Amino acid sequence: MAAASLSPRARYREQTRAEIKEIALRQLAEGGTAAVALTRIAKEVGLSGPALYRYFDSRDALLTDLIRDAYTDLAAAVAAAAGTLPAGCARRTRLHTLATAVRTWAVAHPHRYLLIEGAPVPGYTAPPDTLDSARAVLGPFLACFEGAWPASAVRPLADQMTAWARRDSAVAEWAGEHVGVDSQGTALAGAVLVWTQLHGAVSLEVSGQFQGMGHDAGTLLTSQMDSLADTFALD
Amino acid sequence: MAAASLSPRARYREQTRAEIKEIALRQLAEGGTAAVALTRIAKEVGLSGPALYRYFDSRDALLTDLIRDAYTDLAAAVAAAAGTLPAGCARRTRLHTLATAVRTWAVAHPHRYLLIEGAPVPGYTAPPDTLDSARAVLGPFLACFEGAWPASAVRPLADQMTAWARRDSAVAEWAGEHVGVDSQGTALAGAVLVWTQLHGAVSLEVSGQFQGMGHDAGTLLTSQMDSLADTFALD
DNA sequence: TGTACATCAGTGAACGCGCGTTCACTGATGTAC
DNA sequence: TGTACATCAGTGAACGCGCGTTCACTGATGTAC
Repeated sequence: MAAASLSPRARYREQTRAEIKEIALRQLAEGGTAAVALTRIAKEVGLSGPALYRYFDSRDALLTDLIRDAYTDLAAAVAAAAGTLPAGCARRTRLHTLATAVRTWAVAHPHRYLLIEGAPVPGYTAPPDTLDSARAVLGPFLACFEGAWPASAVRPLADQMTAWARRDSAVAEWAGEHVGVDSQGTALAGAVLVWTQLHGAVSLEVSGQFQGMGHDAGTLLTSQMDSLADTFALD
Repeated sequence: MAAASLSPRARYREQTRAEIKEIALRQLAEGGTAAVALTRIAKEVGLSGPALYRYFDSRDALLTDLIRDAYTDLAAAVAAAAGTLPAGCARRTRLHTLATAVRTWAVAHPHRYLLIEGAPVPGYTAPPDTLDSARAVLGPFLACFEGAWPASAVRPLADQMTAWARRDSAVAEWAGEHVGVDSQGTALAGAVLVWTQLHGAVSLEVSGQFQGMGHDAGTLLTSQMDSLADTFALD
């Protein structure tokens, strides 16, 4: 942080912005997106309503900021987990570690997880760079599938992904950052399977739908990732 | 339907109730739960606001009805698909058929799917019988795992489920309706895996998050169910 | 160091909106004898 | 078949609420000379 280089006024400004976001997040946690209300935020910060417009252009701008923050936060959590892994770490271990990182983050910030991975906020159009953000989260997972050998069940999916990478150079480039050329289709298939299963498990857990069921959400996730590792013949 | 046995007045009443729900569903589709507004519904039916209270006690009562309907509809779709299967049908085929039925229904009614399986509506407390409804949807899946042989990856989960069935007699009874005693833990584990993966795939598809990705959602689901069938060594 | 000016944070009043819900009431439809 | 009454559908006015956002304005903080 270059906070020290900011003028006092700018620093105070950032501080107030942060406080506004913090309260918005609390409202989000308490009542969902619909409960994020500028009027009530203002009251809580000790400002009058219109003053908020010095800090955010509109309610949508505030939401956009929250979404962006959530994406970068989650991506950072995944990257941090990837960073702790030893160099030649088993791909199966890597998969478990990264998946657990996502789940841990989501459980710690359920409302923020639902904000980015849940149903789209009605009437709100996401900024175009959310696609990049999603890729930042998923990217580290690609390396889990370097040189993997997909079972026949998932081969149709892998074929589609190979064709996709051939068609869309942006995707190929992104995949290329994490995995060798020969593994791109397989890795993309693996990533989308991870994403889907992870999202299923985490979103159900986070929205409380496992309540009253006789299993541990952690065990469920472990089982799924283990199965996936089997399916791709990971070491 | 015993509609003919109803008095004209009662029949008209049911008709209006249905019309109200229909409009509510359209609003739900257009702007999510928050967009369901009694005032605007009334205007569309050609009634005055307060008149709606002749048909529904409150906005929450209306939402509850929509949720209940969605559950029974989805359960009926699954049951219907199960009904088309030949008697000694391969369990793998059954799994694919039932999963496809859920996906087809969800794609046809995306907002209704999100209403029951998405994030909880803030400030709304679901009626207690939704648990039964969820079981009605998932029940037919249990039979897919009769006599299945789980791979080691999912065995911890199956063990938890076995313990659960032993602990909770209501669950054991429910499972017993679909599967033999020896297969209960395995089948419950299979069902929760199906549920989780199906929800992941369907909810991401339905909320448009696969847009711009180079795979077909149907292929993804097929791959997942095939993998699951492999994991449980289904025929 | 002091002065003149520009920038910025914040205010209070106001706008218009749609919401869920209550209330006292009217008129039509059914029911009992 | 006719009459008296109960039930029900629907109305218009009103309540109180909180919302996002605009506007003209004040006072404090920074900047240039």
